[in-house]
Amino acid sequence: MEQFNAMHQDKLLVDQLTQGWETANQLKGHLPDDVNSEALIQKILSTYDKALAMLTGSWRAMTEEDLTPNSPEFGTGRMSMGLPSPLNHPHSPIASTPSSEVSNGEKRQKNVSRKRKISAKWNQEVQVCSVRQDGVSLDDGYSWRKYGQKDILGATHPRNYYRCTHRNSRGCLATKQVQRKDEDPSTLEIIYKGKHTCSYQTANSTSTITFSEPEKPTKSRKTTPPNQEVTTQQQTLQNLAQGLTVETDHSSINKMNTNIDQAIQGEGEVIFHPFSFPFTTMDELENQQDVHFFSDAELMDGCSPTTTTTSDSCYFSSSSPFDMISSKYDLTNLITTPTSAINSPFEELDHFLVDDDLADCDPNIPLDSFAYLA
DNA sequence: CTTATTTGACCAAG
DNA sequence: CTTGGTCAAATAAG
Repeated sequence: MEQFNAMHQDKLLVDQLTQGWETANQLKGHLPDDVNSEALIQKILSTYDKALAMLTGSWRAMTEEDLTPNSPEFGTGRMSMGLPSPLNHPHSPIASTPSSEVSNGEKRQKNVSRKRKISAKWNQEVQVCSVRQDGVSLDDGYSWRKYGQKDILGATHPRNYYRCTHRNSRGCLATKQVQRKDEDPSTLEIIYKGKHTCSYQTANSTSTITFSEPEKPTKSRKTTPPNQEVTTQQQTLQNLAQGLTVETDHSSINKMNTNIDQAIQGEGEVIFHPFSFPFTTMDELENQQDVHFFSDAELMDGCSPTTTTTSDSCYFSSSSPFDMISSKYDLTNLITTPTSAINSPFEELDHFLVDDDLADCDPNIPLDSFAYLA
């Protein structure tokens, strides 16, 4: 319990520091374009970075001691990467048996249960993440098919429901829910449920996630040629990938954001680009020190720090990268950004936030390339 | 033609 | 009753 409190406190600290960082970063945009101001702001940001790095580092150390070594299986749990990002709050992932897919073309029988029963079986395989979407692309390597959209009470944006395209052909029961966050519309909350059993990933696939705003009549789908919107980002990221010395000024960042905004708001469509995670094994991944995994147990019990593990979640290792996402940092900061996870078992344990800009990076860039330099 | 998305309806849980 | 998750017919796109 003491440990819990301590960790909770750490989490609050992280939140506060993150806010500070963000505020400072915003301030940066308002300051005159003068070298001194810039230097000062950078120093402030740097201070936040260090504090965050120290905090999250300690948190990690703490939780990792308590890892449950034998977590059952991969593909479960939550992953977190990319720091400073406010933690999120989740849901209670409970899912149950996806009861038989209604295969008879007929009208469903009255008693066919459709929904909540599906929960039980899946509660071990829920991942939740929040994705900063500005300037980002993402693709988790799987192909998804949208099967529903719901307006959620109290939420401005509808929730979109996707299932694996291979549900029928291979019985893959993985699903995900994607919802734009109210507080920050550029952030998507993605909840993964179920594990992919469709064994291979659609390499280089580009998944399209479509958000139709409720108020907007959606008669014509597909209005935008996908890849045009993000060309700038891709180039920028390619640069990043190639040289690791990125010249990123705010205009390019802003441009990236604008492009995405246009994609989101104008066309109601966001294209997630392929992104492959560079690691092939958990060890490899963990060695990067920037990624955290959470066990299902942790996910499920909602607040037990002692179940944190780094060994059981593995959408990554199964060749299929989880989407990486964006950061609150701009690319300029990326390289010296702490990317350690700040996932906290508190809150409700179901979210993680990833770095936006990072998401757009070439998958082959090891995360530690961006490691924070103390 | 096949495949994907939209969207109202259905259903279970609370 | 309300809410959220799912289904499936209609529709659009390729």
